[in-house]
Amino acid sequence: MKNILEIKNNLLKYNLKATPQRLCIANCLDIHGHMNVDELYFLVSQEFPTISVATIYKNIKIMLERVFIKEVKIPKQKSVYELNKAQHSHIVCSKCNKIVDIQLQTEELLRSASQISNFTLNESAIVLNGVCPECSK
Amino acid sequence: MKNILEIKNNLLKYNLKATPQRLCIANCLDIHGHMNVDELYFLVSQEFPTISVATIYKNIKIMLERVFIKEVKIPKQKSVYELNKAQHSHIVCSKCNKIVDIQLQTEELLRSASQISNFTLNESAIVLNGVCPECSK
DNA sequence: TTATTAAAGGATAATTATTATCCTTTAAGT
DNA sequence: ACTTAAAGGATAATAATTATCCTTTAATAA
Repeated sequence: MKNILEIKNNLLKYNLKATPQRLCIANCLDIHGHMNVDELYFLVSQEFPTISVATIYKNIKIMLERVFIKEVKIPKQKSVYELNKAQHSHIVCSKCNKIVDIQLQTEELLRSASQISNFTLNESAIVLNGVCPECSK
Repeated sequence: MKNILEIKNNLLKYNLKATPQRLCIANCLDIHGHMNVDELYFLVSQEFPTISVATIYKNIKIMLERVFIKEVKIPKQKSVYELNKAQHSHIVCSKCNKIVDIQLQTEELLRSASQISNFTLNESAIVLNGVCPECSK
C-alpha cells in the first residue's frame, strides 16, 4: 500500500509534475490496479468535479510515453491502464470482468516459441480468460 | 490455399450472405492472414472502388458476432482481424510489424496459472514480440 | 426461372473517442 | 518570492465507429 508521498516521488522520477489531479489518477491506478478511460474519469471526477476528460486523456498519453503506466489490451473489452511494474501476465474473469495480475513462468514457452519461429523474442503479452473462484462458487 | 467456392460455402455456414464484397473481404483475410480496418478497406477498394468504409465496418462487426473472424489485439498497434481457425498464438516482429501465427503448447502454462490463481481457465490470448529471422539478418 | 424477402450495399448523418488549441494556473527549482 | 515550463480546463477539431435510409441483390422456394 503506497502512500501519496511515495506516488508523488515516483511521478517526479518519471519527469511528471505531481499535480493534485495527476496524483489522484496515479493513486486510483495504484488502488484499483486496472482501469479504463471511463472508469478513471468517473472516479477522478468524484474528487475533482471540474476535471476535464481531456486531462484524463492527456495524462494517459504522457504517462504511457514516459512508461509510468502501461496499456493492457483485453479481448472484447476496452483497454485498461496499470502502473508500470515488474513483468507479469493477466487473467480476466468472464463473469465479473475482474482483472488480476499473475506471475507466470514463461521462459520455457518463450524458448519453445523462439525455436519454432526463429524469432528473437523479448516481450510477451499474455491474457488468460476464465472464471474466478468467487464467480464459480 | 482456399478457393472462392470454399470461402463462399464457409460464409453460408455462418449464415452470412456471400456477396461479392464480402467474399473479397474474406478472401483478403484468407490470403493475408491478419489485416486491420484500413488495410482491408484499401485492398478491397482495389477490386470494388465504390465500396463504402461503412461496409467494411459492418462486415467486421457481423463477422465477429458470428465468429467467422476474430480480433487480435496487439500492444501499441491497431487491432487486426483473422479468419477463425484452430486456437493459436501470435508473434509480432517489432521491426517489420509482420504478424505470424504460432502453435504453442500452453497446457502446462494454463495448468500452472489455474493452480496459482484458482481460476477455471478456458482461453488464452498470447502475443509475443521480437525480431523475425528476416529482420535480424 | 421467376417471385419473394431478408439481408447487404452505398451514401451520409450521427455518435463516440481521441487529440489539438488556446489561454490561465501552478508546481518545481532557483 | 520569482521565473518558467508544464499542466489544467474549456472547447474545437479530427478520427473512428455506428446508425439510418433507401436501393439492390443473394438465397430460397414455388
